[in-house]
Amino acid sequence: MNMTTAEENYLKAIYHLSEGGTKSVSTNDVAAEMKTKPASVSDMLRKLGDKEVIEYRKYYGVNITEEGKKRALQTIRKHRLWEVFLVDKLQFAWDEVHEVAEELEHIQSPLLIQRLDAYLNYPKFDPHGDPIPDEFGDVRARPRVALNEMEIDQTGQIVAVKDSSAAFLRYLDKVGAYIGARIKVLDKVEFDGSLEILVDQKKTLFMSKDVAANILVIQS
Amino acid sequence: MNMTTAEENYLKAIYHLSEGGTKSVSTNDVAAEMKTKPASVSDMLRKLGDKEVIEYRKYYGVNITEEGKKRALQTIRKHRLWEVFLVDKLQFAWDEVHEVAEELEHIQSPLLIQRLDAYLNYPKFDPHGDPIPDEFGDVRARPRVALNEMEIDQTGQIVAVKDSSAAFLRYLDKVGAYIGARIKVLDKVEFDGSLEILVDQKKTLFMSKDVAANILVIQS
DNA sequence: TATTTTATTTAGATATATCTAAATATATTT
DNA sequence: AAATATATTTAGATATATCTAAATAAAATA
Ligand SMILES: [Mn+2]
Ligand SMILES: [Mn+2]
Ligand SMILES: [Mn+2]
Ligand SMILES: [Mn+2]
Repeated sequence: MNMTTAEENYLKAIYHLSEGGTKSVSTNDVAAEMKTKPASVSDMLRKLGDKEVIEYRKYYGVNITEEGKKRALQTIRKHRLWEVFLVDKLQFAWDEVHEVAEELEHIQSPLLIQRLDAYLNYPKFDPHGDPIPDEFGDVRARPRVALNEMEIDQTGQIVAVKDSSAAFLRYLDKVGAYIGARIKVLDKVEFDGSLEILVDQKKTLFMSKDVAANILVIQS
Repeated sequence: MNMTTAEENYLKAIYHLSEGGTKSVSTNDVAAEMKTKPASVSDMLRKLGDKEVIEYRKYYGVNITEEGKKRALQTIRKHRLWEVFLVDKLQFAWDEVHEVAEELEHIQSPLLIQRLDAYLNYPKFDPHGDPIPDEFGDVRARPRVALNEMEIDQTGQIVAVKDSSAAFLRYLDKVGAYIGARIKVLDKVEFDGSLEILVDQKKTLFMSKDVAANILVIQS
């Protein structure tokens, strides 16, 4: 059973909104995520329900099925492998890859993805620090904490961002934060929750609580 | 002015059928090439005519415009660069790349193609020996050589005949040589200059020096 | 609980890309 | 030149993916 590009995009959105299939998702949430109207979403949900990749009860939102989860993870796998390709091989900046990967993820060729994976040396994480599911859809996630929740003197490594908009990524580049950076919390201002961070044992930078909340860290 | 994937595929087909824009093309020829019905083609020709990438006169076929040629060549450039990528980097066989390239050629990202070109070291020919247009649509055609002048083990593609008499063309038809055929010189007899040729990786045929002298090949 | 607000669905429209069958224009043959 | 054959277009249908506006169901509030 083949899916169109639109169906794959919707299913991926539902997977993300449901936080990996653990929550049910409303029509309006999908419409916001997909930047379409709720009426269009209702139509698409009926179609995805017919294909049994989601369970759809009118007026009560949707839950993704096991089959749907498997398919969403395949699309996510392709998206993230292409992102690695663009950054590692074609010297794209990490904030330039998302749009293109959004198209490349729909290319239909299992052989292509298998070969690409090998060519990239079986990467486990994409340029934004997000894990790449294996061909069976298995993901090895690292426990991550938002930077704003860390305490003074705690250390760790930036592994992902919650907001991967180009604007946010460019801001991080500018201040010198990046995936893989070793950080230490030097100070936290109680008044507004802003932080002072040491990056790579040499550079100090200040950031608001809002920014820190969008940076994910594995602690060390 | 953006074009859909379907429009790009039709335009590319028209470009090829018109032999680079030199001939006009009939509705039925396009339908055969695209494996669609003439009625569908009529619809699409009207649309492409409105976009001024072809000149369309009802009942008299189409001619591609300069703008159309430029766009077709960009799609062809992308197709062939992706084919090089698949063969050179991902170890695809030459006969496995076409379908995937047919999808990849529609990815919209000038940066991607510019970087891919550099990454592949600015290749001038694709895995089938076809020339890759540069970013301005310029194609450096390879010099043609008469088949009798080729050496053993050299390969190429039949692109033209010197003698286009009906008798000669009938003879070529009969033995299975034709414009576009991929050939390889298997053997050359010193005594009379006759050749043993492999056609399309499968069929062997013998021809006299006189016949070979009338067949033009671009080498690959 | 009745009313109001919000969320969601349905109805009907537009746009793309395809098809089959019928109509018609052009080309070929007698 | 008329008849026939072929090529092409048009008309009307189906499928996908979107929209706006109206209808309606569910949730929140009074
Ligand atoms: Mn996508
Ligand atoms: Mn990513
Ligand atoms: Mn194509
Ligand atoms: Mn090729």
